[in-house]
Amino acid sequence: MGQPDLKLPDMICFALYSANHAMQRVYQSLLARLGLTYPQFLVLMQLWTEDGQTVGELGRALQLESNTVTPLLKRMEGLGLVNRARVAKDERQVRVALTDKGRGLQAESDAIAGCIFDACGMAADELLALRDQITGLRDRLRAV
Amino acid sequence: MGQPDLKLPDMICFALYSANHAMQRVYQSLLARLGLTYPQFLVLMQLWTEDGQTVGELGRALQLESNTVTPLLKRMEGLGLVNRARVAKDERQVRVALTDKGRGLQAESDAIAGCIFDACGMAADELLALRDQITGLRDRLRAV
DNA sequence: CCTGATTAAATCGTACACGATCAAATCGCA
DNA sequence: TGCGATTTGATCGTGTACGATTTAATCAGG
Repeated sequence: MGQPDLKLPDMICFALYSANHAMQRVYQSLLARLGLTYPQFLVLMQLWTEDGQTVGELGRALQLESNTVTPLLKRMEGLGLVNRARVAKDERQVRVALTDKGRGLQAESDAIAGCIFDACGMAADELLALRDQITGLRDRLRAV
Repeated sequence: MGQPDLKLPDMICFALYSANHAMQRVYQSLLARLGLTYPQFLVLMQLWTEDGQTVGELGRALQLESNTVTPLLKRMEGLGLVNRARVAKDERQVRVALTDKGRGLQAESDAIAGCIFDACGMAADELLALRDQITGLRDRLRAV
């Protein structure tokens, strides 16, 4: 039961909170010249893997609700990165498809991934092990 | 150099992003009945350690800029959790002091820390080791 | 003592993130 | 077949985050 009275810098929650912000800042400096925000880049990552996912599928992949994803996708549509269209078979669903512009940005993504890897400053195998630890923690937290 | 074309679930950035959100959701469910948000709780944590910090000191502790901290503290002042006052020696600075109400909430924080620890579902020493790994990564990212 | 540089907060605009709720489409079962 | 339950996105309000800028106070060199 419980870790008593740790201070802020000692808490796992603050480690995640501040590390996530630090990561976003590094990405943002690289994404700025593409005119992308960090969540927009994550959406593109997911669509590059599989184009034409529905809003719900994207939300499950990003672990976000429709009240976050819908405005995000509308802004991306406004930027000409994606198209949104109701699915004929089931009019409740909306399919999101990459435009040429959205697809074209994938070319830049390898260079960005390389910069991020370098910025992490650790060996690839260590980084993958850390990722698995964090992912495991996340999945246990989600199961609460 | 770099890690070529990983998919979203494989990326360290998404691990941090989604784990941070998962952590915030667990906290939020515990903080809701105290009427606190997660960042507000982090500010209280910091003030419980040392009351009467300036806006700048709080910002450095939370790794946030004044444009985030100032509105956050104003809301907390509106909730009666803290007081804000200019420092006499240097009128540029604003000192933030806990009210009785803000101090009183510390009593609940141990129970919350216990719930979080349980939700993490891992041994204390493993959790501390993971925290150190994440903190180390964060500090390298901040040094970029 | 004065003035330009620096520092500390605050302000403004934009973009997430989420709880709560809603409207429309589809499903399921009597 | 018909109608209540479920599913899917969207909407609304509040609260972070942050880049860019602003204001006021302090500092530093002449």
